[in-house]
Amino acid sequence: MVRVRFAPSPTGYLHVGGARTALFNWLYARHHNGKFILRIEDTDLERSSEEFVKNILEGLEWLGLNWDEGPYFQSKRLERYREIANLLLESGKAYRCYCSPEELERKRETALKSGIPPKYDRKCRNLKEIKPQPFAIRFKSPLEGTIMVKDMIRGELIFYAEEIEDFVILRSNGMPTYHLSVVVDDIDMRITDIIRGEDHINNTPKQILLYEALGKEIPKFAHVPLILVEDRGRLSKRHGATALLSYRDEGYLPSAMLNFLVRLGWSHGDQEIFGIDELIRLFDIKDVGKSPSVFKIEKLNWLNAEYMRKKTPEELYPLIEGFLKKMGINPKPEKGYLYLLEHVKIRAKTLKEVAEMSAFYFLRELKYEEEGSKRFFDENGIMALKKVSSFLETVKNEEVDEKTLEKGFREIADSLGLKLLHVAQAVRLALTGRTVSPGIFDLIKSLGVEESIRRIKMVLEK
RNA sequence: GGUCCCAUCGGCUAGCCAGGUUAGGCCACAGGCCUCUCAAGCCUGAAGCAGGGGUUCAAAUCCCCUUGGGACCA
Repeated sequence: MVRVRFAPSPTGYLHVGGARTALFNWLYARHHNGKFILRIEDTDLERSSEEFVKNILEGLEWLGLNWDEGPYFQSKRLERYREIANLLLESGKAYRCYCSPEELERKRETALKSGIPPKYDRKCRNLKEIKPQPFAIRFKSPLEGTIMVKDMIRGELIFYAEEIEDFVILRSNGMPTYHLSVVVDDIDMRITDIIRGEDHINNTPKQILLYEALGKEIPKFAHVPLILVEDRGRLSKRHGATALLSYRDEGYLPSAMLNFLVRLGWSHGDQEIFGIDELIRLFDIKDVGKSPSVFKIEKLNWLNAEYMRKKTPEELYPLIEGFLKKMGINPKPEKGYLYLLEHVKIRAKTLKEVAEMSAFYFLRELKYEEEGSKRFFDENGIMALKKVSSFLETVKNEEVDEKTLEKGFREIADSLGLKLLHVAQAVRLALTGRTVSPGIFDLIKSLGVEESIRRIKMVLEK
């Protein structure tokens, strides 16, 4: 049974890189009919916070990455880590180190100055006596030999034991280091496959040594490349736009985000659009690339637009309701509005844009674009509006169809010696306040003839 | 400083493992068609194997070096 985990530290908002790692784990679990486990690595009590935990859970829920177990919290398992550290100590696989942080720091600096890699000198490794001083527990790394990491993405990676220092597993304050807690947890939680960011590659040999020392089976590893921001720098909290939920707030659909994230590093031939069931079926960790990818918003925009277009107005309405409300509008899913959505959705990239582009529907009074007003509410435009208004009166009680409207509009334009453009733009501006909108006849059908006349008259009465 | 990872259009990538392709797709970009505006849609275009050595009849593909980017160790 495949068991994978996503194990974020709640020291920041869930960003797109973390979300993608979670997605790969989740897909791997679902593909293999395994379990996806959520673990919160909050041993750094200083920097961890409840707010970030909530943010992570919310982000995963938004994407629909449901977990089968957890969330487990490392902060609740400290005793367990101490127990294992002591076990290693008693079995002679680890030892007490009495070196003070100051002493170590001094040595490190000297080493750096003379160009030697700063590594613990194993001073306490062979100490026999037990001193009554505070001590850290260090792992007794082998002095020679190689450690092979079998990586499902990168193949076999060889590390030399002599380059691995006797790393601390339990600090003198009783807190475990990352290496210890992660290995203990992965063993206890029976994790079979570890899929994580490539920033952990160098940690892996140390963890393998711990598995061996504890006599446990080594899981399979897969290190996925990092996601970079535009300038090819690292994705971090400093880049505001990397917080996953900011994309929800900007009006992106989780399905589009998922599709976007999975294609950052993973591919399946030339296919671009993947439904979630399809992903579960097709996903193979071996198809994940080795090189880091740059996060560019344009493709996400395109995907989001694609996914929005596929939605019916009825499906779309509840998704944009919230955005309208934030704009101070009291929306209702009226038939006319749903009709409008059908035509607005192909013009927008995000739900938020749909809301902004369709908000005019619910407004009683409009603000008219300045430039457009100057150009289209001129003498000709006002005449056209008058004629359109009277024309609409004649079709008021009829079932309006596009052909009738178009015929009427063209006749008006001809009679005034204007281009249809001028008439249409004047009407568009009167109905929406904007010079850019869905087709003019669709606007009339959406608002209804009566409301259209009212809006035109509001301009004429000014 | 040491160790490790990575390298195909501006971005995401297919092709690489099993050497022979006019190096393909998508986004973005440019031009055109459509057209009441803006989109969408359709057509066309520009654009890439980081560099250098090998191996080979033949290298994006295999090997080595350089360069560049990134990560970790604190």
